[in-house]
Amino acid sequence: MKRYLAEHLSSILKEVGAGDDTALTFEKPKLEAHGNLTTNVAMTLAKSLRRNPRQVAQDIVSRLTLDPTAVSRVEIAGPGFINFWFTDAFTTRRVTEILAAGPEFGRTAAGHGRKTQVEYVSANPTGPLSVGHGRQAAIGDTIANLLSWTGHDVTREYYYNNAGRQMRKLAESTYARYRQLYNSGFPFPEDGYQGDYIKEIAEQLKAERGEEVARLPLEQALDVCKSFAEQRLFQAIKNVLARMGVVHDVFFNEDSLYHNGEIENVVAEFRRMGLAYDQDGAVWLKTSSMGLEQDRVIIKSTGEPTYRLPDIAYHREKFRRGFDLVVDVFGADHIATIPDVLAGIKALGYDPDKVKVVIHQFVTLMQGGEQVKMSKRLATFVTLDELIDEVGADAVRFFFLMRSISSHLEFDMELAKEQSEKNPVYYLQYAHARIASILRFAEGEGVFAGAQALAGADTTLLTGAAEVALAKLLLEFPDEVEATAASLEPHRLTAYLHEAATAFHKFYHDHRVVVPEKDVAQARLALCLATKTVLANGFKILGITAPERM
RNA sequence: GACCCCGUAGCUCAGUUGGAUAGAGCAACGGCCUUCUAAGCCGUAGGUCGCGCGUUCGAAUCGCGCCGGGGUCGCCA
Repeated sequence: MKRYLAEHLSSILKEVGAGDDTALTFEKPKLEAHGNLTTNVAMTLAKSLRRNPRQVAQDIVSRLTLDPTAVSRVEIAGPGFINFWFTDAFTTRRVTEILAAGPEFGRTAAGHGRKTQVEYVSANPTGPLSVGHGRQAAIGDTIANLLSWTGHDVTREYYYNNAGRQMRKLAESTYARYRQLYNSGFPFPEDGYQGDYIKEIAEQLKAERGEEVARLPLEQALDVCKSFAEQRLFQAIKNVLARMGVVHDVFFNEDSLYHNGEIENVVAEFRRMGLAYDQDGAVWLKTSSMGLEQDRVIIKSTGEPTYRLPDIAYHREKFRRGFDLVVDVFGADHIATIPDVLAGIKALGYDPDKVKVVIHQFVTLMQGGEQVKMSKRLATFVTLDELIDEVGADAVRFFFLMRSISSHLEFDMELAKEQSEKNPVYYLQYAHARIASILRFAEGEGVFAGAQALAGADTTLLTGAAEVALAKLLLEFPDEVEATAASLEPHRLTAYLHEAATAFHKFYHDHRVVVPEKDVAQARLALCLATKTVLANGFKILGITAPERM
């Protein structure tokens, strides 16, 4: 619809004296009384032309000739809006397009096959995933889905570090718990990982290797513990992600950047450009000359790099692998690292604008109207696994996606658990199940035999207000997917699908589907199937299931 | 102290990148099931968009200054 109007308007705009850079945009007015689509182009033009906006609008409209079977009315309103009304038939006759596209409806080519990477979760294998990781997993995976649906060539990536101090601590903790199984007096490291999961891993180690590991020299034993714990923890991480439908294409090991010399390489490059220098036994990056407040250490006086250096090397690696667009999904606690990394890759000659950093705020778990305090020490720590056990994977994913990324998310566990109309997940899924039920009924009555049989349905027979409104909304789905993908804000899609479900429930309430008039029944079945298609495709992007019955 | 996010109905949150009379869900109140799923629909009530200046045809949205909540500021990641 937008395309149709844009084609007709663009030539007229030039006649009226608009420059080539004039932005022609259409919006869906909030009020129905303002038409189906509106443009403020006359108002934006008025400024540059130094003319009265209503006169400009009048000028445009008088030159406009539109197909009367598509556009029923054009009006100039308010300060200079041009409002358009479409005929109902223009909308309803397109319903069969949705059926024809089926599971592909909503896919677009907006991304032009751009090679795109989405990095998310990226937790080191030192413990089970938290609720916060869960939000990140849902957001990252859904963004990846959105980009894929809009024609990007997407790689889903998980970056991790299995070396360094944290992993050393993991090894020591595991070793201590293992030794304690034979000697309860064996000392546990001061700053070790307290969680019970370490004890479980130690027991598994004992079950597989017996006392053998205790007899090894310490360093060797720690190595065994480390790789054993890492392997177990990674398995657990992958399992819980799989429960949420999250599967990564690539697990990128930070260590590989050391082995292939990339880390040294980046340092050498910085030195060559005069952007790195030695001071107090450490190597500093001249971030102050890159527009940042102060210089930062990239190699400690101990010889170990700080996190910045591998992060920069990793991002350069992303560019080298040919990604045109890189989306990094991080929690709010990582916000401080971003400017350094972006400045670093810019200094290395890459375009930091190709990196989109999505920072999500924290999750607060609410139970019985009270905040669940999260503390690793006090063992009140709720893992992602436990949350899924408690409320189910669909609710977890949907709740994590329901709010804008920059908002703190209050997760009401009672609500998520509730199997009722109060729960937004069920509201959406119920619409889908309800349609499935209608189709089953129609099949039993012998009036429905699959999508193919509806291809010839005369959907212009859908003339009721609720029917037209639903059809209109369904046809907006591809635009909605595109807009959501462009904004990297998945919650927009949850809101749209809620609207679609509401429009369907209203239609269902107003009209009986399986009616004696065969052609009307076919048209309504087509509308039902189109709704089911949009909901199912939307659920697929969000990563929740589309139940046939509830 | 500096920087980032948030502040909108009793509660949880939207608000299409500056548009027309600020919306949804829940909670409250009142209606609608012998008919394809009532896990649904319809209606009523509920607002100083934190506060104050400014920018312009026009501000919840942009700028500046306050107030409040959360987060980050290491040779930790």
